[in-house]
Amino acid sequence: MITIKTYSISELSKEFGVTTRTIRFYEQQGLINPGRNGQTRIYSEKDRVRLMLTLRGKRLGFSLAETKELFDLYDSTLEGDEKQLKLILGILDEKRQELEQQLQDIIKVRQELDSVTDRCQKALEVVVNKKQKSA
Amino acid sequence: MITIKTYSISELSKEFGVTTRTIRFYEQQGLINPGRNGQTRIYSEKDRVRLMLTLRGKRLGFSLAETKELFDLYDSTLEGDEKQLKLILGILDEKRQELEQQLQDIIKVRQELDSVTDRCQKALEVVVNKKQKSA
DNA sequence: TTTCACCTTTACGTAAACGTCAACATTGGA
DNA sequence: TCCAATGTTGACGTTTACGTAAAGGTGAAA
Repeated sequence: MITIKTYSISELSKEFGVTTRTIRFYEQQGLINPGRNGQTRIYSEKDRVRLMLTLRGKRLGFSLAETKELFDLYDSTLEGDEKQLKLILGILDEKRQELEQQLQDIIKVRQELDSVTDRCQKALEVVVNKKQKSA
Repeated sequence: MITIKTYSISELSKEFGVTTRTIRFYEQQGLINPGRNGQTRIYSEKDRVRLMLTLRGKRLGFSLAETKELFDLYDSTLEGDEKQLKLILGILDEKRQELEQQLQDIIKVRQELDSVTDRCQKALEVVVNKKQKSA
């Protein structure tokens, strides 16, 4: 007999630092699909992973609809016909380009942050020097 | 006599692919600060850069309020006292950590995309092989 | 002079992603 | 047995980032 690990909504809520409302909302949007025990939701490992991926997507500015699209694509890879599969490959490529753009953006913003930090540290030195002089 | 390059709202709109409504909205939120000729807005190079930075921030999921905070920090670096400067340095550090997280996220999502692409390509091969056989 | 093209302000509308009650079920302890 | 914790389904509220008219000013070209 095998037992499969499951989770309650509050467990997931605590693990990922989101409210239960959020988790139910994601279900409503078709991002996760928990089973039921009576009317109580039971989350599988797959649900947990999808929640994790959804939140990761969020940190990258993906909308829930976009993330759902990716999930749907993933689920359909095993059953699609040629045309469908080529379409999916195209969409995946677009997403990759988007990520590439974001990577470039991150690099630039990081440079800007460094530059401001530098400027800030120099201003700080000036202030501190003045203080020492006056002491 | 020196002339400084300026821009109209529609010029910027075209250059960055956003509506004039968006640009005016950013002004209302304090992100840019164009001069006026009569009641017509005149955008300086500084405005143009800030628009660019704002849009870059957007692509990384920064809210307009966050981006404005960074602009305000930048502007205050030259006049702050010691306490203020140290506070700014702290905030800059937080932002850097956020970016670091995003970078990790991008790497993971990219891996996932690659994995799905792989799976998709293999499914495609199977379909194509079948087609050849039946021909 | 009228017709464009382009600019303005004011203001209501909207989609996304939840927050925040309300009202009720159920279940394991004191 | 009763209560506290945890769960449920509505349903309305809120913030962000604009979209979308409506109503009008302004300067150049025809």
